[in-house]
Amino acid sequence: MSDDAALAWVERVATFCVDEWGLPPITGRVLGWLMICDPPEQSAGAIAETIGASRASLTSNMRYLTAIELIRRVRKPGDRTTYFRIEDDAWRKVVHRKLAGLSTFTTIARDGLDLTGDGPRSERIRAADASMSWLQKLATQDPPPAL
Amino acid sequence: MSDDAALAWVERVATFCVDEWGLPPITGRVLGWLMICDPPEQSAGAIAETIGASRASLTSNMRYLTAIELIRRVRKPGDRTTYFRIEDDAWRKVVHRKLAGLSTFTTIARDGLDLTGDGPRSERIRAADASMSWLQKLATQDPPPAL
DNA sequence: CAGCTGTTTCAGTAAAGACTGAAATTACTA
DNA sequence: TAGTAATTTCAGTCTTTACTGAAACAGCTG
Repeated sequence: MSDDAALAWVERVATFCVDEWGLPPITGRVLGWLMICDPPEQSAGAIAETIGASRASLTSNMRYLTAIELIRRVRKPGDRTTYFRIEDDAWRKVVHRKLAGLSTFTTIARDGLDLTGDGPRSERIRAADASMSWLQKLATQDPPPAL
Repeated sequence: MSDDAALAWVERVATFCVDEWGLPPITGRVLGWLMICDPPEQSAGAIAETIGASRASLTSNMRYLTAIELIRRVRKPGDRTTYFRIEDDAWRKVVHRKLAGLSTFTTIARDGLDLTGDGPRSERIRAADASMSWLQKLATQDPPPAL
């Protein structure tokens, strides 16, 4: 695997993250690189150099990714460097959180029906909620794949 | 239904659109208002006044929403005003497009496996793809609700 | 065709957000 | 405890993007 090819792939992952989830570019690059790097644990400095970002930027991005539990800090005794690795179920978490976000709308829809009563206006709200609930129900019924 | 209550509800829909889909606030407000307004057809000027945005902003937002087919232009003979109404299946379209976006990742994953070969590094890619494909498969198998 | 009423364009403003460099800080080592 | 190698903080820059006001434009009516 050439470095160029790897970085090109990382960039595609990053673009996907930016386009589909609205993540900042560097956040996406970190995720992409942590998916294919060897070894899977990488220091912030090494990542910064690889993807061409500042260390300052890495600090905030790693903190963010750690906070939402997509990556994990790894410390080694006798080494002041902190390493990071992607969580095994990182992408499953992302998918699940997106699905969970849909339930917000169900609440909004219910309150909307209270506002409009039971006329033709309620149909638009019902149709919207049906689309959201449909996907949510599917995801609840069928279990996600094991790791 | 008081106007205040309606506008508060519209704002919640807008916030949802901003948070979950990264739409601009005004775009979300337009969608929200078009869900509960009476009649369902509204002129750009009327919408602008209701949600407190400029007419210029409405022009671009309506063009955008029309382009992605979430709202529809309605013209009435003998009336120079153009009206807009939300598509009956607007939210279903949104959900489906989000799902379709996931397939992009399947392609990326496949190319990633070509890069990494069949070692431990490929596991991270496989796990990611499994989460995406899982949801996609579910959605393909079970039909969405009819309108 | 003139007049009115609505829409569109466009240049500019304002605000948000991502990113960086340099200084300060922390954490390990000897 | 001093030294060193990493991380973090922070102020500031730069880019992007949403939004607006005013002027130009388009469409219906008399």
